[in-house]
Amino acid sequence: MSNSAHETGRTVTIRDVAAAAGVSIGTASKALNGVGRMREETRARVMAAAEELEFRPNPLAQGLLAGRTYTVGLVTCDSFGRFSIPVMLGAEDALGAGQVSVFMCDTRDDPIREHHYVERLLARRVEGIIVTGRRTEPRPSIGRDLPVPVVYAMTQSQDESDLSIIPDDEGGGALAARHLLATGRTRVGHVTGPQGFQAARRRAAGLTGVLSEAGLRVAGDVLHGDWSEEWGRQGADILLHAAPDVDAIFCGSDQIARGVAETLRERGRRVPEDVALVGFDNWEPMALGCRTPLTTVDMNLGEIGRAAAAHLLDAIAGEPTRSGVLTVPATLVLRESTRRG
Amino acid sequence: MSNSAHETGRTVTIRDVAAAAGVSIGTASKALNGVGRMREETRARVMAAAEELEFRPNPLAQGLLAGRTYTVGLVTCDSFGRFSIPVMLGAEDALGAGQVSVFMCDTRDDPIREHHYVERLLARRVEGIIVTGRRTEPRPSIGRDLPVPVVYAMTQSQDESDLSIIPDDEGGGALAARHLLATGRTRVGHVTGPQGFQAARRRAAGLTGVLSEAGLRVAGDVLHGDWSEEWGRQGADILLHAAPDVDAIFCGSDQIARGVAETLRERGRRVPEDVALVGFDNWEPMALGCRTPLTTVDMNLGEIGRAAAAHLLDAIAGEPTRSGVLTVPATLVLRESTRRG
DNA sequence: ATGAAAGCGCTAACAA
DNA sequence: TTGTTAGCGCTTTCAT
Repeated sequence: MSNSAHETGRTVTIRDVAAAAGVSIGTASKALNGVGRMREETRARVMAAAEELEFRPNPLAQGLLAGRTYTVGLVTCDSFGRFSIPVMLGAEDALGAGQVSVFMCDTRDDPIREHHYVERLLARRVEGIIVTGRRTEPRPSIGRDLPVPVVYAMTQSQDESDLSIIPDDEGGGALAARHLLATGRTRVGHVTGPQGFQAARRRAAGLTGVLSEAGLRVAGDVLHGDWSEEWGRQGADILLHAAPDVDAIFCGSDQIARGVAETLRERGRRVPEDVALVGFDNWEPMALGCRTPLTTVDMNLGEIGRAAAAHLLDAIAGEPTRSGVLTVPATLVLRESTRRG
Repeated sequence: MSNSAHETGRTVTIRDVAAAAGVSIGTASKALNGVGRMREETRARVMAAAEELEFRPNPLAQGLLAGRTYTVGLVTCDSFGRFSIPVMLGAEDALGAGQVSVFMCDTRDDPIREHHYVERLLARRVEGIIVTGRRTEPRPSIGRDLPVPVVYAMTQSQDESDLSIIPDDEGGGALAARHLLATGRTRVGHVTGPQGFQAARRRAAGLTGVLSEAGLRVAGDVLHGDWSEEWGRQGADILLHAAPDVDAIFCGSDQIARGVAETLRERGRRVPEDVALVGFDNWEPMALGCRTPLTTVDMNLGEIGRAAAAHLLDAIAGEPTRSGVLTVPATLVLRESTRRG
């Protein structure tokens, strides 16, 4: 049925290839790696034998010799995955393009597990570690003076000497604000997540900054609550009470925006004609499913992951390691909910 | 600042430990692995030296010798992650509990990439591969006669000799149906995804099976459409037209259910008093955000992942490999939308 | 109880 | 141009 040594159970070594090609092991190695000089015919013969036998060089042996493993660890603290998955994909994208493979570890937010995993990764001689999370709040570093570089993505290390890459929440808020002003809105409300979240505070700051430059204030003040639809529904009612003439609402998340949209609808306010709506996250199932498809801020999570991976690769390659916090710009995704009224 | 050899850049080998403890390499190895006999004092001295130097045995060297790597590959075709992430977590859970680490690969649904990754994994001498996906439709096998066992999770191989583990969609549909009947509903409608999806067909089959046992038929027939909220809204209107007296609606997904809920609300039907609603997926942000929190079918994706990992570990351990399709039972998560009226 | 030596699969010097 | 050899870090006989 099939060829190859699989059936025998034995894995094919370079020794087998050399034997099949009638050359020495060293010659086979050179042929396969395209180094040194040799007759073209010999090289071809070795290659053919390798092909025939489905030879795959053992990376353990190669790594042992080279002192490298071409692997990195990816430690995630966001089992839920909504934020860290895109980050992981971006990272895997950037890493996988090279020959670097990624070990995945989920800590379930348990520091013990986390420590355990980091140890395991180091034991496996990963050449670097990416730590991802679901909030940007500073978290304890996974360790000082680790033998390999570490980059934090979509989370931030408390240790200033670590490198962290996070979304530009403030810029995202500003983006939303400018867009609303540009479409002629001037009475902009803001319903967002808990004040305890840096992300919520920064998005609000981005909004208020732009508004005050235009001589405006947030209509009905910034309303903090849960990151939930339910809060969006409540918050919208509070806002409509406090500022009945509101003509735009910027929400701290798409989920909140959906709740807001529902209340607006029930209170007879049309989106976007009467009230424009902007969400945050560009979480497509939410943003597209919203009765009026949501204009929303995209944090470019994939880009965060790619950037983290790129910095890690640089560090592994020996470039001077950056430290501190880097932000990745957000972008605005335009949909119906802010069409010019 | 810190101790350890990190600063020197050199990694600590067993040779260093042996030297520090004043014993030979062989003795150090035995001491560290707790094999052979030796004076307790000697063993202690070696352990202390290892501790002091932060010695971590090089798994490449160990693996090279043992012919094992204690790694498996996880190939996912669901970048989006909604389905395969829980599966991955379950798998990683079961694997990580041992000493097995997981290489993550995302194919972005590209067969070329997939092949490329499988090759890379095999080159790295993974001891097994798990393939996950976002639909249960049979897909091409990643290869016959691979040198390592393969398990498909949340996707199914076209090759009958492969082992695939998928959710019990039909059982899930039946579960929903029985629950609705048990709460006194008899005119049950069904709004679901495209007929082209096995999952949609099976869920419908589960429903109709139970209904016909009770001498009932699906109210207004099975309505197929997109897996979207928008379709849920439309479908509900169609259903209300075809069967105005409908008193329960089973939906093929939570997203569809949300759309249905919205239309019901607009048409003045209360959930659950007038119409009971059951979703599918237990996708919490959707199910909980729904105006009436959704009773829904949970496919136990984590369990699928765990089962896949467990079977893979068995196969790696040399147990006779099973083949064919295994299903993991679904469970019903009760919420407000089906409270007894 | 401990040490010496071989060898896992591979690469890179060095010999021939 | 090709072959031989040493050695990456570790475990495991087999001597001592």
